[in-house]
Amino acid sequence: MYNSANVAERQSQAPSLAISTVIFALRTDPSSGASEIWLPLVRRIRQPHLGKWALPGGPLGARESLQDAAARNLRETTALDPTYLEQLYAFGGLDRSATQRLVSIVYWALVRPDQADLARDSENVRWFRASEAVGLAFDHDEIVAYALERLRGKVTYGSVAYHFLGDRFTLAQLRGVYEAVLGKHLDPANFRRQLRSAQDIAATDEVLQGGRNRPPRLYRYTGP
Amino acid sequence: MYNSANVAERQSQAPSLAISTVIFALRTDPSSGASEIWLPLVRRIRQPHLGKWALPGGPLGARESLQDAAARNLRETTALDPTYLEQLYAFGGLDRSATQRLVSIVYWALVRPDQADLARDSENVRWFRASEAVGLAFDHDEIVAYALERLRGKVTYGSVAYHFLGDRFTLAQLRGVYEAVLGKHLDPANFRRQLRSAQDIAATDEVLQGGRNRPPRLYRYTGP
DNA sequence: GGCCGTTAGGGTCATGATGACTATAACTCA
DNA sequence: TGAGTTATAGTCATCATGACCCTAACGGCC
Repeated sequence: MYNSANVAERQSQAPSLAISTVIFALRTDPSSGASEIWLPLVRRIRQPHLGKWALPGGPLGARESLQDAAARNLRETTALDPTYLEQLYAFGGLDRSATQRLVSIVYWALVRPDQADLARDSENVRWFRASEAVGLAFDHDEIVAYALERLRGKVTYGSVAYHFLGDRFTLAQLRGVYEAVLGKHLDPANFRRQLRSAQDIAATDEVLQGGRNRPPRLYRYTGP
Repeated sequence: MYNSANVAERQSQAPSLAISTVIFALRTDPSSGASEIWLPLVRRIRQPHLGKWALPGGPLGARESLQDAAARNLRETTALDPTYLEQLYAFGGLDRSATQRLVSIVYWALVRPDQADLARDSENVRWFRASEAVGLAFDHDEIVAYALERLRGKVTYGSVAYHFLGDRFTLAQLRGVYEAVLGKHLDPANFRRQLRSAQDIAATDEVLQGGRNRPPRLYRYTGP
């Protein structure tokens, strides 16, 4: 059957390939001062799932790499450059889309938003708290959950947390990232001890002035 | 080549999608008794890279999931069922194949070979020591290296080593898996102590008779 | 100016995991 | 019967971790 199919049939049988990107940014709650994870979603402007919110994405260009396509998704959605971008997973279940067989290679990214840009929602792009990004189009609920899992893993294990922050940061800010991602309180003293033994972080000779309390020292990420 | 320029253009623009699988099995060196990692490769019977060795793979069927396609690769190549099968990575660089734009979603698998099957090479399928699988077609050298990296990670961290072995195994056999994967010697006593605290392993009341030395106890994997 | 609340940043202590090592048990083979 | 080999248990120093305490340094308030 496969061999005898003509070109048109083969065309309709070949699964379509798309690239999508889960974009995470950190936002500080104005009232509590705690950090939270946010992500931008785009509104579907065609069937299926018209009107629902979905991950930014689209077809893979003929002359762009997978990662370039993900970065393009990101620029077109947020007008920001990623500070971290990594492949998440390829989703290819048979029932992902009712209208066609669709394989999505999904990336996840961290961006460092100016607060202004994060607020600049448009008609078809809106930022959501990660915990409130549910009821999305296709299987994007699962994809977001999986991306959050990966984020948690990378934060506990490694060196991703820095990419949420600017080039100078206090240990309290960094701890805020950990707490937002892992969803639990961390002892400040123990956190400090652990990060002193981390290789890719260095103290600067500056401190952050203007706070209410003792001015904290600023640190710098020296890794890749 | 195609009956319509329109289709031909679209065809040349849309990247082709293929599934490939890196299949690992354990083999015991007859002289030293040490365990080694082997994998099967297939000979290219068409251009490009005609005659070179490559990972088993092929196009994604219209009605099969990504994982099903990988399992089919595996059956067709080795006539074995996987004891472990996981997505590795999607490779989609622009220069992977000289003749077409090709995106490969690669899986990696562990199989538990009867020694007989592992030896049964054919004209176009041959098993190689992982360390000697170099000079492959396309970017498959890199893919194998990446799969070995992932295998090492999963073994150190978790619960994959069991899937190389049968349903009953001695701790020495399990230690052999770790040593083959990690490429270093492990202290037998410390290894034993660590695995006693692992959840998904249980001692049976049987021992393995017939060896040269004190008969070792047999263990059982109780995890997923 | 002096006290207070808060965060920064340094330390202690018990606990648990880890690596190096020793000792004994149980088998085969010469 | 003893030598060689592996199985299995235990010991000890070291290191990372979590819980906790203490002092330093700021702003705000009286």
